[in-house]
Amino acid sequence: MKIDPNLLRRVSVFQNATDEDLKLIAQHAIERSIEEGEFFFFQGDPAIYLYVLVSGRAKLMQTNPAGQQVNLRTISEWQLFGALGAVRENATYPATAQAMEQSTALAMKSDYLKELMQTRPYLSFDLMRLMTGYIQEIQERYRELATEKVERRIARALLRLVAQMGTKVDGGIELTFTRQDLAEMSGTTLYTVSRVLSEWERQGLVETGRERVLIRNPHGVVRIAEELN
Amino acid sequence: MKIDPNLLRRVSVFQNATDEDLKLIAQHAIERSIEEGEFFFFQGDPAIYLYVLVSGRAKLMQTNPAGQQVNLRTISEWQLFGALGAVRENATYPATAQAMEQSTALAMKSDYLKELMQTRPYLSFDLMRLMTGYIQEIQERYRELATEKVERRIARALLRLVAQMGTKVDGGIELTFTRQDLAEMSGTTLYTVSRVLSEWERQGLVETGRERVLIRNPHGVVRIAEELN
DNA sequence: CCGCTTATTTGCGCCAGCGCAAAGAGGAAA
DNA sequence: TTTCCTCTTTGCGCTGGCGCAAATAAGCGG
Repeated sequence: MKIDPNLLRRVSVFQNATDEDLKLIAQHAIERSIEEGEFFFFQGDPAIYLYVLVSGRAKLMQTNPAGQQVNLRTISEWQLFGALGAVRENATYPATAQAMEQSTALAMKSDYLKELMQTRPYLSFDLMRLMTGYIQEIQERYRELATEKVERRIARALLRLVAQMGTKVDGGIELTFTRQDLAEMSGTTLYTVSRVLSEWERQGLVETGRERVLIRNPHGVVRIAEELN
Repeated sequence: MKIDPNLLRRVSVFQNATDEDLKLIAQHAIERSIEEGEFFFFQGDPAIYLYVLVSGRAKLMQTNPAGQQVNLRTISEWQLFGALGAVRENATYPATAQAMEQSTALAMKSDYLKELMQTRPYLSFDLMRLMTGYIQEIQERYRELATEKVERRIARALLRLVAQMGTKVDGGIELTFTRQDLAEMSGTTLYTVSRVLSEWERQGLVETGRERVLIRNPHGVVRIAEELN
């Protein structure tokens, strides 16, 4: 056995699983290591495996024919990804998963999860709960993109990142990513992100550095994200 | 009993249900009629019921605090909507459902579907399949909105509508909706939609009228939607 | 400590698309 | 037929944000 089944309970979809189930899952999973910048899978590949990120950080993204890309979601430890294939027959991944740092993940055959779900309603439920969460988030982001100005979208992307992977340090909350990443998350360009962050820095809201943003005044960022006008 | 259970098999989520199940579902459903412009439910309401549209047409939309809205999806006959609440406890609808014409729908308690799913894995599966479909579509639209120019987005929205509710007539494919609707579907304004359609009309691709677009040259629209540049 | 690579900033010019305003058109009801 | 309401078109001016290009800065490896 390669992994402690108890650790698997941190995965939201497995939170209600029995110890027995977790053991089965652990037995059917293999570990996969991916270097920074490399890929777990590409959009369009047959969705044979689903993954649980064990360490590192990854992003799910979509690319258009011209090569521009948008970031759908960033994945942190103990999150499930690539699971849509567990539902449809002969599914392909609808997005590309790329490691943002050296990462390891557990890979499990989609078919096996499907098999488990046949007799374990709670698994289906928890997976559905995850899916509805995605749907809501992406719908909200869609609306944002369609109706909100760039500055607010950047503020919101920042706040989402804070919730997901911000680390408290003295003087604020720290985040680690490039301007390009943030641009892909908010549907804009790295130039605009850079300009906006510079302006915020002038106002004392944040402090910026290479692949790093320190949020000095979270409340100020929330104000930009929420305020009418 | 208010509805023929056999009709329910047209609902994708019920396609694998047994006759027995369909009967149960029919028994637990009540019919609700909604006038054009009125609402099935609002974003934020407790998601107590889920609906199957029996006749008419509706749209699911999101509104931002300032009142601007985006159209997430249009619902045609025998489609399920408002079902996200069947999964989470105490869920609220993440979107507003408005009738685009006088419509009737079957309403069923979310809790009842949840109960059924406990012992009928195929139901969970079919619902998940529906959800993954939504996720994929909205993700794709999100990417479009972030990376594609307005003209192409309008072309794509048009093609989605064709697939969903286009009617073949002599001389092309006809669609029924306002410029405003199409604007909300492609993340732009009614002015821009109007200008683009006028231009297409000049090129002989379409013929436009009040609440009506006749697509004369579908292939031409596809070209705009797909072509690199 | 140096040189290389990769990330970031910022000036500058530009244009796609927005949105107001006003005029036109089509339907429906009276 | 006339009126009214809603939908649509289009001129006009404006501006938010894009994206090139060039300078700067920050690691990283040797």
